[in-house]
Amino acid sequence: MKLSTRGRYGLRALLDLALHQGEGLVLLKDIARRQEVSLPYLEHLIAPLIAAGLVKSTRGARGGVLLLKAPTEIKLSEVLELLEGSIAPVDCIDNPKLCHRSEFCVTRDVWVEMKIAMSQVLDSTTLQDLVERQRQKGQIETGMYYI
Amino acid sequence: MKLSTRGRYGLRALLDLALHQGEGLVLLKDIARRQEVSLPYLEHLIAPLIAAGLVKSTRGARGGVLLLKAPTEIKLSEVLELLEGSIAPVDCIDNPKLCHRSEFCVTRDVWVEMKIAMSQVLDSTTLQDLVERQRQKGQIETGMYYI
DNA sequence: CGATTGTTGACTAAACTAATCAACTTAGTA
DNA sequence: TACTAAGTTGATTAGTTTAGTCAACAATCG
Repeated sequence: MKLSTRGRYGLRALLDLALHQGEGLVLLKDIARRQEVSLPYLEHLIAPLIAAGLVKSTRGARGGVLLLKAPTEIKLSEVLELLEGSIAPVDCIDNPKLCHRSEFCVTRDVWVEMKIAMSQVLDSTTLQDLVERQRQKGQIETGMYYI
Repeated sequence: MKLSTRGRYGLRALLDLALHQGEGLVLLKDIARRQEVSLPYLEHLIAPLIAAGLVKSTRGARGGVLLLKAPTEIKLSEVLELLEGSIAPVDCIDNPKLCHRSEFCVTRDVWVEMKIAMSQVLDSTTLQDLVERQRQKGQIETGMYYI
């Protein structure tokens, strides 16, 4: 039941981007540096967010990325779905036909409850919430380094 | 964020065992057949449950396994912890020192909330609850086959 | 034109999953 | 006592997934 680096790094990258809203285009290179992720890898992480219209990218010199959708309108459930796929702990939740036991399987019911519990957290938290929490905690915004 | 077969098959095996409580020793071979898991694999799945004292095993002819702990006393959180390890979606929750960002990382706070949400489900459900739900749904108990 | 920046797809090493297999131990029974 | 039935343990393995890297490409700005 572990999140992969896609979900972890991807959400951090998006938060980083949100924290730099209003500063014009943000370089992936800078996000990569601040979030300590390699640039080539970050490019892959950000791709589904661009495809989904959360992020807008501009190529070429003076290019970069910026948030297209308001942070208040971005639910973490949406972000995680894009980055990791369904958060259902087992596939038979989204697709009961995968297992002929689905109909009478009570362990499946438990996994459904778990998915609902996770969704409640992720549906009720927006990127804006994370921005505010981060600003409260201070730190990080400047992109300064901690060793 | 997927559960592995260890958690899925293992919990199903334990539930199967609970459903056959009071019938004396249960053969792993029978559990394997009913749950459609290979016997050699099931042996590995059940091992941590034996080591933890939830299940008692008896070797040799007329051997088998039985529940040592009452189903009312077995929380799913305990079972899952044994089968899958911590349900924390990221390692830095159980061990903040793994990442130097832990202290001021607000995405980590989200993962903490997710872990709490999952734990609430798993802490509040016992094996006995599953036994009762399964008996209500009928089916399966006889070990009969469905094709 | 050329430097910069994002895009895409191919590729890869390492780790993990989901097993299988074989040798072993233990317990009952003929 | 020998045999068989059962669970135990450790080695091994094929396949998949993860977590990237690399290279070729496309677009934009000056």
